[in-house]
Amino acid sequence: MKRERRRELPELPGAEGGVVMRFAPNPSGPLHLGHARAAVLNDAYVKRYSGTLILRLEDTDPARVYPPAYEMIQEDLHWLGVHIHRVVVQSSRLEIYYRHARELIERGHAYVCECTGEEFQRLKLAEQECEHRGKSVEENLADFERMFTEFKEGEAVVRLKTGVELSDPAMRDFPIMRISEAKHPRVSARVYPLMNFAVAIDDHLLGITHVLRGKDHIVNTRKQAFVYRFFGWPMPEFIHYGRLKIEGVALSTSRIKEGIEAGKYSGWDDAALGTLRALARRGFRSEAVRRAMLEVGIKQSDISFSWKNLFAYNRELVEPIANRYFFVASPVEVVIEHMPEFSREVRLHPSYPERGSRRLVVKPEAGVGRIFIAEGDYAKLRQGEFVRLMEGFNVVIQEKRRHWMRARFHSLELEEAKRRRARLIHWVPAPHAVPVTVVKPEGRDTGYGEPALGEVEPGDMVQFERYGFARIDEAGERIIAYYAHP
RNA sequence: GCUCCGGUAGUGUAGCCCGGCCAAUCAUGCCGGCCUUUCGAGCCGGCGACUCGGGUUCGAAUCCCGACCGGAGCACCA
Repeated sequence: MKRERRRELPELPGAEGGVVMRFAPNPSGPLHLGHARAAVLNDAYVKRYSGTLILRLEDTDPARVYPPAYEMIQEDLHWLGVHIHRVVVQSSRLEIYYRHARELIERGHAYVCECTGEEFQRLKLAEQECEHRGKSVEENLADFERMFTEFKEGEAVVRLKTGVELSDPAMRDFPIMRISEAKHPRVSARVYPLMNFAVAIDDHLLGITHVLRGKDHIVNTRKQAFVYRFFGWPMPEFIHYGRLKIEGVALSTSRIKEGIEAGKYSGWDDAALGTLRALARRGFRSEAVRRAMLEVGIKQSDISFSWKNLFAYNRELVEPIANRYFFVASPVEVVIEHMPEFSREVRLHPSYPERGSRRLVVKPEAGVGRIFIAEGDYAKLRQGEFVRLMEGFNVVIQEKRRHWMRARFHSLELEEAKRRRARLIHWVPAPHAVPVTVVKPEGRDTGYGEPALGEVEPGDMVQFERYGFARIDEAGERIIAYYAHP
């Protein structure tokens, strides 16, 4: 038995008084591996300290909202085992942001700026104030109201008076409110807070004690600090973890969406994607994903995500439940001469005889049996070679031709094959072979599976011997399996 | 370019704040053995790292400086 040795994450500073944390994705699509880190880590800390986890949907950019995502994100979190105590949607809180923006204007900390982006950038880089900065509070208040009625998108923003001489140009009078005329799926509005404003206000109002997020937000944290300062609010504890480089799968939500529309991907759970639903479809267990994320931790240095580690964690979970079957990819026919009748019961799982067995049968016609082997094995075999057909019998290759082989039955005993150090390969009896397609991130393998595959059901996890673990996606006359890992 | 971070085995991680018990932890990977009708699993054994150079100190993975390497941000996105 394997016990779960879970390394503890480092303590959160100042967690004694309880923790309130949040997971704050943009509802632009379902969750992927990158989100899983933030979700799992926040969840793990909240559970450790018996705190509260808030899901905050940050939909203040109407152009980037994908309406189904509101639901999908919650489904994904449920799958991940992340427990959400409260859900907050920013588009329902616009009045709160407006009120705080007015307050900042009244206190002289913000102003309505009509510069174009380029104009302001030029002035900013020259450490010069723009003409709108010196307006009176009354003028600013009036101009703010004009943002709701008169100004068009891009014509005015509210800027925070942080100072134009700040050493980091990014900090200089950054904007906190803007106009967007894109249609929002949930509300009808045209003035929206920018992320750094909405986040700071919400984090404070929701009583967030610890913010755990990627280091791409470090600059945002500094910007948000200005908002806290102007309101006189205490800052939560901020922790930034490093970038997680994930290779081999598509992660960018916007690019995935384009790919789906262009027919490049079958959907959000296409095997080539790094979305959680794609991993689930391939048979990954959420516990394996959680463990991988916990293992990765909260260090600030950048790391490469290791698929091998995830595979190993998942294999540990899935190996005991996955029944064994033979599947030959790109089948090559082998005719076996002098073949006797053959029939054998083979365990579905070598460690669990009680789970039952499947039957491998070769019924020769006129002394000739027919089977399939995988093209990869065919390529390696040489004429005259003695080879063991796993769970079956031994044959000697007589003749190797283009995509076809002739062999002769030799013997039944495994000992004979061991003594000769023969190659052991898997195979499928040709009659009643079941067509199987295995969908992999890189493409798909087609071939045949053994007749017993007729009994599997969608959702079953199987191990195709010498091939890898896969999840049955469609069962029946023909099988479609999604490949997980070796 | 500017601002700011970070660098422990193939990968991830512990240790670094509070120098010695660190010839450096754990997982994964790889190699070998046992077991096993393959793969996998299990058990046993092994491989493998403190980026480099100075400094402080009796003593540095741990503190300081520099170099090198890597990364983030510099949006009217989040």
